[in-house]
Amino acid sequence: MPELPEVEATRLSFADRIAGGRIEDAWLGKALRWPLGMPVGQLVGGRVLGVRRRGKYLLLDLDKGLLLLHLGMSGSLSFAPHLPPRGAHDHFELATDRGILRLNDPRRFGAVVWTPSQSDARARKLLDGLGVEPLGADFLPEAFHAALRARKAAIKQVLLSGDIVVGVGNIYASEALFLAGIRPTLSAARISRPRAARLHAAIREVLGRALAVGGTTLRNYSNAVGERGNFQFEVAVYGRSGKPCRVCGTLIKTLRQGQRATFYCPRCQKT
DNA sequence: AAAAGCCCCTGGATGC
DNA sequence: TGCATCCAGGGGCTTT
Repeated sequence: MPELPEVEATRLSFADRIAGGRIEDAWLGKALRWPLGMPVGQLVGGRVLGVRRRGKYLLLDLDKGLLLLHLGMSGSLSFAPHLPPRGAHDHFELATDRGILRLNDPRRFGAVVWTPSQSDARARKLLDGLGVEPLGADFLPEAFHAALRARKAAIKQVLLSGDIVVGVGNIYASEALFLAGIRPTLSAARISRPRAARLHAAIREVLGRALAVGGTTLRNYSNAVGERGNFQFEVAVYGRSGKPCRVCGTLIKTLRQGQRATFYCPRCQKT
């Protein structure tokens, strides 16, 4: 479900409010992707210093340790002074004196992991291999082009892999490639310097725009205070199979790459 | 080293 | 209405 814009929109919606909060209660329900790594009760008494993001991970800095949160395909957070009674798909809760943080995740591909610090082996295993932040200052066209040249796989899958640039999931990979006019099946290594620069700009544009409108809400996504995104009204190709391209009118096509659907315009994305 | 598949899990949409 | 099948915003792990 959530890609970078949704995760960042979620972070922005509660980071300032929870910061400084003292943990009064902590609860873990059904198992998520991995075990927490400590008895959940030991979180009580600690403090939440702040919330950062790395790729699609949320990093809750505690006075003692670090809590890594991942929303997987279907996860979302809620944060409020009071929340309705827990439902079947609520799996984690952190009650602080600033409010209650709750993770809802029907498919349970998400995760909550505690580590003593970001340099701990468990944290490093999850974070170290990640590519650069697409909206950060070190995402640069030249280095991006150089990294693409080393990869022969299809550009769509290279984007999705997250090891060159993070945060681009299935929606925004298709959208960025459309904006850049690049066929999703093209080998990354065969993308010219100017086209790589165009793709670089497209990734920033589409993620930046999606974040600005609160992300994409296909089904249930909303940020931690219940606000839905609006980027679904602006998608050019994702989920628009068989509909006319907004630029040229050609019918949008779907194909399957590595178990995931890819959408593109055969005319705007010729090669 | 990179690439390709597999799989975790639940719910909604579609088809018979 | 009931049941089977397919599909879904991710990504770590194993195998080629």
